[in-house]
Amino acid sequence: MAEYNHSEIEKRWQKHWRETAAFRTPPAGESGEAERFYCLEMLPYPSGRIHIGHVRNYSIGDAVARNRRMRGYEVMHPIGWDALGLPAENAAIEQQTHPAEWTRKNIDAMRAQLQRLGFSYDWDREIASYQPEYYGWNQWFFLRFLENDLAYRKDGPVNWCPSCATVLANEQVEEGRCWRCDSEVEERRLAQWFYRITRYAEELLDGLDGLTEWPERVIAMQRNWIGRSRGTEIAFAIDGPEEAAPSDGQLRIFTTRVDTIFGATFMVVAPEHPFVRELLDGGELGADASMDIEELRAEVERLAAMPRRARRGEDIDKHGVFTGSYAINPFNGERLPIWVANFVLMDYGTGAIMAVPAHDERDHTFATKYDLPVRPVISLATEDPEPDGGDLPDLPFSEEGHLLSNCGEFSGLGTADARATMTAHAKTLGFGHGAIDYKLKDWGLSRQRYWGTPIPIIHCPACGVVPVPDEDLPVVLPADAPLDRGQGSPLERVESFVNVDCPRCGVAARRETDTMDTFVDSSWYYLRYLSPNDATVPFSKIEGDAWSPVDLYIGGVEHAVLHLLYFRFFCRALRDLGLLSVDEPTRGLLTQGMVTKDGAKMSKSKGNTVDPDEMVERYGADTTRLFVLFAAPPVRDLEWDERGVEGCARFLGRVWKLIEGEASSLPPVEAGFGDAGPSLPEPLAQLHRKVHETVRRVTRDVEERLQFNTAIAALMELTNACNTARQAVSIVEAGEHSWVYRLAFERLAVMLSVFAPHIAQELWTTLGHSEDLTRYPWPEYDPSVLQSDEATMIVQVDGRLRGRLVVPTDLADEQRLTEMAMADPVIRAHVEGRQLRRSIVVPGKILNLVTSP
RNA sequence: GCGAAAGUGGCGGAAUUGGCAGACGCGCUGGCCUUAGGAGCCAGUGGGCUUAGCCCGUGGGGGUUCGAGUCCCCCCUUUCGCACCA
Repeated sequence: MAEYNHSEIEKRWQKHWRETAAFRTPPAGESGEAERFYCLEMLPYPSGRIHIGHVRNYSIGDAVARNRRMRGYEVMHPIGWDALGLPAENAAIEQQTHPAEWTRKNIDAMRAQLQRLGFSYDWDREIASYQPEYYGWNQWFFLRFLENDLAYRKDGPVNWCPSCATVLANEQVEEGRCWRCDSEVEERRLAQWFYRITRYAEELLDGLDGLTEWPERVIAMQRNWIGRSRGTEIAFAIDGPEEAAPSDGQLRIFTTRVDTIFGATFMVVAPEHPFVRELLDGGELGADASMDIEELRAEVERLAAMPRRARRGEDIDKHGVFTGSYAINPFNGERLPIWVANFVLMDYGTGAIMAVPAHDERDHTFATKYDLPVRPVISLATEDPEPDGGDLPDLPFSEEGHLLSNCGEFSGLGTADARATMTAHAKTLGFGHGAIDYKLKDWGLSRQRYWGTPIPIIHCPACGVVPVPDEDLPVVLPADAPLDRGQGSPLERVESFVNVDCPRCGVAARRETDTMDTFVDSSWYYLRYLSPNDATVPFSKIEGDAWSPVDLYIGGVEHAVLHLLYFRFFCRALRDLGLLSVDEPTRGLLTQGMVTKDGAKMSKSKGNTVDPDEMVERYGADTTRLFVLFAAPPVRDLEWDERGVEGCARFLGRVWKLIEGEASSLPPVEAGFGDAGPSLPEPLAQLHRKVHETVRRVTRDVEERLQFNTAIAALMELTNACNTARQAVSIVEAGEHSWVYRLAFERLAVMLSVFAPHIAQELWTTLGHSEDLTRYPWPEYDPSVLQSDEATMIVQVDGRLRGRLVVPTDLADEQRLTEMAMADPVIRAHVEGRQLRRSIVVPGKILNLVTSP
């Protein structure tokens, strides 16, 4: 018997698959009416080496892809590289190389690693986003978005580091200082490009309901992120000094609780609110102001400077200052002081609120601190609401209830009713209307980085912002940009790139030097796999429609919001551009858990990483893949324990020994399988049943439940069952019945091939087959085999297990069964002295004798 | 605070969705084989007891049911995401 030499076997079959183009997927146009299955794994960032998390991700995807091929689907299973981004730029600076060079090297190394693992990718469709042939289409989409008002340029506040002369992302500002050079970060207004994802806010939210094959968790996170709240917008007239009144003399607020408006006792605006600037520019404060205008200016600046950063649990202190102006509550004509405070945010709602301290916790805290009046207008709901009746709840009270008698014509209404009625009232009288607000903001694209997609725009002194004409795409990233840290966007200093003639009027103009967020690349890559070499379109519509939506998308849960939201947005935008005919990019989503070691996420800094190469070297790709799937169900975190690998290695060793060692005793392939008649000796009949049961379990686990750990456990059981049967009736002894062994071995090899494809294929050959398992039909099981005519029923007395009964499977006669059970002395002893009241019969399974004393 | 999960042997994890709790694997114990074993094979392995059997046992407490890891109510713990969102 040959030794199990994994590295020789794996190399040989990988070569075979490559040479026979086993995993090539023909274009949809060529494959006609075939059933299609698109199995997609999140494309890796080429950071240098594959890590265990990748192995897990791709082993899951490969098991699914291989299973679907065997099921007769035309399977799309591609891979590529998310190759633009900051790490490459930083590494290039450190190592005095070029990001393209660094990236290419990493891709080559990682591709080799993936190939050693034997994943069934169609390598002819490989893409890399750093190639102009790829990112040029990012630019093409940008221009289409621009034409459709889905892309726009807007001035906005950004974090600016004066020493580095660059914009910093919010995450790069620590305690108001630059993470790199520690200088104080300034706020600047800078023109940035945005994608108008908010146009799809409603659709993206409603679409979540249709994503029935997505994890609840991801749905919840997206819902949360989009953050829809329905409420009312109300305009309060400003009552202040003439000069200070803003343009329209109105202060507009958004509230979800217009029913509490009679309890409003003051107003609060964000420090950045236009009203504040106009007030300060107006030069005069109201008569009641507690300070002069310069003092107020200083206070407002202080409030605005309070950083809005991540907080843990406790609220930050609320600070505010009275402006000296008032606003009129349109519902009761009351004059309310207008404050400026740090807890009101300019980028949500209208940047101004009515404060109802009796019914809002934040307003209550603020009112208490500054000694502002608190007036309850809502009390607990009762069946027969009586304004003023009953005890008032503790304040602040923000639950539902009914309105007290101090709410004019609305007194006595339930809060939900009141909101509808009062919103309608506001609309009729023209000072308000129903409104929906989202937390979702438009997608800021601009990055002051080199290693990204150049934004295809030219700034002309005469024409303004001019899009690069389609025929000039792609705008190629210049290879010779000066890369060094902290000097701003490198592209600004590449004269040959920046200086360009305006495509519209021909005068000297300047190129946009910002590049795109790399999330753009990953928002549509799954479509590029379908037409990877097409120079005329980003993807063919025929292919796009044939393969969309992706049937199963597999990746880490860390992308639950940003990537997966952009991904969904792009799909809808492409649909509206007429490029695609679906609403959602994927049907199924599997978010795999993290791989941890010593209880912590694997990371280079913690030094707890595991290099898959070592494991492949030592145990082989098959064992490595089998183990990452066996150790835990895909959605759970996986705690890495090297010792478990031994178990999987032993299992494959046992399978090898079983099939390789016994193949010569089996009947030939041509002899086929016999019929399992009554003459089949019991140990073989048992094995025969086990084979069918295993097919049933593995099929369900792989195709429906995506639970590969239990599928592999079932294959282990089948292997054990083969050995058990062998002890009773060896293959030679089985004689004419030895086809049962052939059946068991073949089914084992065929099903194993989706997890451990190399050894399975090798054993398949040993079993006398010449065909490739890649498209060999997935086995079916025969339910009738699982029906044994004898069953072991368990017998309970009052729900407790007391004995067993071997009976014909379909025997359901209560009387008869009870009599049989009572023949058992143990059971009789438990029923003795008690009255048998009734029996519960689950045919073939359970007899429960219920007694009373 | 809001939202989503999860809690089962020494460990990773099973349990056909209300029907034998602990499949499968790791680890551990004993045995066989071997010059040797960090190889292989066999057996055992939730806790306890007065051991043909019995009692206890799925985070805790109640409940529904002939029967609950599974369903309902309350509570505890852990993980993740969001968080001054008006």
